[in-house]
Amino acid sequence: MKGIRRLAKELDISIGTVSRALNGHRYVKDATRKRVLEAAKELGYVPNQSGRALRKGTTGVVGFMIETGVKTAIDGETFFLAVFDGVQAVLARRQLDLVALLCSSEEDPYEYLRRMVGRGFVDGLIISATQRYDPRIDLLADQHIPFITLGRSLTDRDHAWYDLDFEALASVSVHRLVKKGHRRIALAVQTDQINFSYVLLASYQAALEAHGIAFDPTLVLSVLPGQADGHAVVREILEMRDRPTAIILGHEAMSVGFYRGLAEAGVRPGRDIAIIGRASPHMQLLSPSLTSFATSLRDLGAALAEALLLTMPDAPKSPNGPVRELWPFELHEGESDALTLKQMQKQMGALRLTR
Amino acid sequence: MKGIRRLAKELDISIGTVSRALNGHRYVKDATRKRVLEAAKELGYVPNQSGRALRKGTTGVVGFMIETGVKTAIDGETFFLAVFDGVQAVLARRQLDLVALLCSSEEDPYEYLRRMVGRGFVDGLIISATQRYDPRIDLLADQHIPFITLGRSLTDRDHAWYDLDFEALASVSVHRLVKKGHRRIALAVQTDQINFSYVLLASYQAALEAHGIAFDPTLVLSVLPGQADGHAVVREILEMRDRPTAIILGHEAMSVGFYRGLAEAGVRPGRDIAIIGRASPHMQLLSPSLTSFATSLRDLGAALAEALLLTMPDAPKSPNGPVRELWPFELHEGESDALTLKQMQKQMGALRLTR
DNA sequence: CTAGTTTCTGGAAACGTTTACAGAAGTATA
DNA sequence: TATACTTCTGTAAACGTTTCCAGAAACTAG
Repeated sequence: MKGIRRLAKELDISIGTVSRALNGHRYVKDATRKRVLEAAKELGYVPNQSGRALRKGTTGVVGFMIETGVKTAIDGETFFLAVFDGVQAVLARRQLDLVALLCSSEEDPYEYLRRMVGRGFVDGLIISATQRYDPRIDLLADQHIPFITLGRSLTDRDHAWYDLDFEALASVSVHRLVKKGHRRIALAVQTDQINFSYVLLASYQAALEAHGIAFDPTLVLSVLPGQADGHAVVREILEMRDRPTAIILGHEAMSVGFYRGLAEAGVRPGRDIAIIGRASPHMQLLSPSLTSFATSLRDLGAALAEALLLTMPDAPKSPNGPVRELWPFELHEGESDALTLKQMQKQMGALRLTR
Repeated sequence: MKGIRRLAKELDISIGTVSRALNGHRYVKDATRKRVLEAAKELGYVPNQSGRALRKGTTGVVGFMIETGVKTAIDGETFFLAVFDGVQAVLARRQLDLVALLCSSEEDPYEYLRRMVGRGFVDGLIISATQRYDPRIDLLADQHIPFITLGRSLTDRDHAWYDLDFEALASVSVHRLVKKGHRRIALAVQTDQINFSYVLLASYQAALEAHGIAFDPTLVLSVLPGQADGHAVVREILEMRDRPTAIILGHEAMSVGFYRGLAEAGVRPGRDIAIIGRASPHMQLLSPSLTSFATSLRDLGAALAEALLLTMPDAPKSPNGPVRELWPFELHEGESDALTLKQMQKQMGALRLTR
């Protein structure tokens, strides 16, 4: 005899009562509950997931989908893992388990997801790094699976989402650089279908125009996903006839590679060129310090989880509909864009004289 | 009506036959099977995972446990994700799905695992980064869950495992450095309970003794897990009275931080100090090139999966017992240890003269 | 045509839970 | 003590599959 029956037999009690005791049903005598709990621990009994799921129609498991493989930046994973951590912490409090659905290079993400939800494997989903056009959203909406995305996409479904505030990142960066005298401001952005990239590019363009600066497509540096560090495109910049005087790095993984590339060419961030980037785990290694946009990914994860919970069946119906919010960055001022363009040019002059 | 019943009703056929048709049972008329398959696609029917799992006692899902959070190195995740990728590719061919069990900082890994297996959530498990004493192994062995570990541990269970060949890494490194004249060879190793670290340290020690070099504990540089890049300990080395002339980096994440730290102090790898490390995603950024031990993590993942499959119930019983193998590294010679100690010392001399 | 295979199908019994239902036991109120 | 609650427990019916069993149908061989 196995499972709950075994436990019931052992205690000479009905399985119904055992189940109720275990699940915190209110009408169970304290003494009984105590006996059951003790016996359960004693015998190492853990309710069978399949049986429970079958009966309840819910699994108690939430999936966090992360695409890996060539499409994602080298450092991209640490980004998602930080978010994951925050999600897990919140869900744990609600007795929900979180598993990562890592869709590797070989598998079609859409098919993978379809299989997972079709099976009834998870009660809810967090979809990270939405694509510009993301069929996964339609799939989940059609099937009425509770879900939230990290990132928007071109869809008219009104699902729950959080999105990093790249609009602000772009406009603050551009504004800041323009105020320091820069006019030729480059943007390094990853070329893939991730929606983030589109938003960033569009916002950058809008911000430039707001300052009356014509958009120059040659100043948009496309970093291939496989070379997310951006090391490769540094040369490209340095060889331009009319070099940018400032660069905005759109991806956290880019900073180390850029610094390295610049150093090799003898170009010093903050003196010879202004750089604004994103906070990354490797930032401490950068010198001079990088002016960067940071945010608590763990908190973002927690917020995602809370918002997801609101979309789940038993949640109190919120009158506002699903959460749709931009998640703010915080600017950390560093040395990499401290000087004004004028000051930089003077330095350059001084440098030339001593050579 | 839902699920298979709906399908059966639609086709005016018994649910037994539908199930058989879907599962490739041999005694189903071709015409029937075709009808069923078509109707299934038409109605978007996907077998309910819970029902199937309950009846079959197997879930078709394998878990890959990865510890994250503070205990793991910054770059550690990319390591595991590469392995994950390989595992997934192999399992997919066997119609098995892989999910990542990421145990975050807040949760006790053992409890987490216990819950997952107790529930019958997975058919098999891959446990990565085994600890020196790893209770998870006992748990899984006791419960007769098919599993394989990446890394050994101090246990007498004869479970399946692969382990990176740190013995070879240490002995080859030491041998190579000694041959170039080094006697003071430091080892940077992560201080946590991961078994890798112990093996590495022991092998390093053994290799030194094999060359008649006394083990000097001050040459063992303990890198805290939170500062996996090792940037912090570089200073420590440089300030030693009797500096090592060579360093072996035990963790892939260390190379960038070490290079950076050395550069800040004006110490050039390969000229002023010899370095041997491990291949990492950031390696391309290092100059001079790092002599490093590399291995295909994806292939390792594939091998892990194959070995795991052998431990699963339906596998052909192998006469050799569970797989227990060391996974080899491959040495890539770079510039960071190219010179002999003599040559290095000459360079130093030259350098001093020009100063 | 009969008997013996093989191929195919329907019916029903599991798998391990949760929970609706009904009734037993306890407790307060009249 | 009788009545009406509330608290507690046992029984049994789901949940959606797979698979055993038996028997029907289709062949094959005599």
